[in-house]
Amino acid sequence: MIDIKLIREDLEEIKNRLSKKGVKPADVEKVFLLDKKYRDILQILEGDKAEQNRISEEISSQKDNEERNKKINSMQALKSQIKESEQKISEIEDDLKKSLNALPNIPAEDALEGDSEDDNKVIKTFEDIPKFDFTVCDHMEIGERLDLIDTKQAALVSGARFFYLKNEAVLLEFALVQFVFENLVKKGFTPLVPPVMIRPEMYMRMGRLQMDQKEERYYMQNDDIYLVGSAEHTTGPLHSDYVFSEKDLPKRYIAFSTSFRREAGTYGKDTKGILRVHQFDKLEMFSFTKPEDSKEEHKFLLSMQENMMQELKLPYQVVEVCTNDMGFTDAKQYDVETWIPSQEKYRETHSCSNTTDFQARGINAKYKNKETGKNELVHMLNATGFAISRILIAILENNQQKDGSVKIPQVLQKFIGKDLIKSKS
RNA sequence: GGAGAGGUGGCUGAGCGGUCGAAGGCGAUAGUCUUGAAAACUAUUGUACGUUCACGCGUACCGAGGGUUCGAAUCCCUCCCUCUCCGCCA
Repeated sequence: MIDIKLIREDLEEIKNRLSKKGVKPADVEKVFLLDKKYRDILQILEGDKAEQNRISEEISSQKDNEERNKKINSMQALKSQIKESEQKISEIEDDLKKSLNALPNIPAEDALEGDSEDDNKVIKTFEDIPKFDFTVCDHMEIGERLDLIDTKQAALVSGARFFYLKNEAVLLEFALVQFVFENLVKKGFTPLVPPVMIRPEMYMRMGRLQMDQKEERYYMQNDDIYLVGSAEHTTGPLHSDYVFSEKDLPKRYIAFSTSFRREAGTYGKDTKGILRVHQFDKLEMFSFTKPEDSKEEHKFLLSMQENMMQELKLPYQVVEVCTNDMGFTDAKQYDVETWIPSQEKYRETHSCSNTTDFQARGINAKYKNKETGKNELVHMLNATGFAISRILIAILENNQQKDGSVKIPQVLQKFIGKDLIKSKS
């Protein structure tokens, strides 16, 4: 949730900045007007309540019965007046909350401006695109040939966009998990396995149920609970209604969980293989920082992503995501895209987001500022470690050999005990 | 799933219709004392919102949301959570 005070203080500025994220000025204006109305009524209501409290106190000390009853009777009018104001204010408050909640995070001053994906900017490229002196196979051809991935049976069992991982693919998954934990725990990240289900209220507070995001979530009606789309969603609330000590910041987590996505509205898109699936495992970095440190932290998380990609020797590029293509909660976002030989394209495999105080305000995550003595909102950042299914695609395709085998990245070999995935027959 | 007991400030724990934002204790912070420390003593010690140039003032918060009442931490209803026993289960 964005800070209502910003809208109150400089409506035009916020209108302008949010428009870069595709927000209509009228939607911001609406919040402004509702807030004004809300405060007007609040003042009347609180005045009446103060009066009520005063008279109530008088009643309690009034010994004379007649006087007492007279006072009690005189309260009736005030009482109904208060009730009326309360009704009015709760309606406005609901409306205000809803309208404010629907606004995405304000893009950072230095965020790249743009209207769509096409305006995203490649800011770095690493490692040459591999050259093959044979016809490359896509990950499904490789996966089926080496008995690593089965989507056909998964479709019968669970439906489209599900998969079985088998044999070395499974070992690769756990090698990747080991690899990430080994690297990041050394750097001070706290390992975490969070819940994969989340209550609607907390999901809303994380800014992950707003607008069209809701369509992307699996919801279990019987239990009024959602399946998470990322470990991020339940890692943030680990510190909801929490006050950090300044010395504990930055607090960094490396979380592992399964992610669930409905992929609504993507029919016909990436239908082959395991690029776009309903269920996949993912490692996710998450940081809580002091406000003044979040920019640096954002770069740090990106550098962690790059480090690990470089260790796997996968060709990638870093993209700065433009304002209108950013996530709802993001003030600034980078994506890491990995080269997919069969598509002759870089495809998004990671994202790295600074949500500033947007999510922190929602879940009420603060820290004690020693200088001011006040509790102030922290900044929260999230970044993909590896989205396993997608990085598996990249490994299988980029490391494929002429003889049909696949080379296991060197840093993962020790976890699997071999360097090559060969045909079983 | 069945039966019962509970949720109060950083923690512990009283309060069970008005004088309660809430006793007492612990902890924390500052000061006195001390060569220093401990002990002792003294003081301070929640959050949010509104309002004010500011000192301040007001409102709300005792798991959450409703209700009764002139007045609710206290009474009633719904929900959430924790604990104990039984059942089930990895």
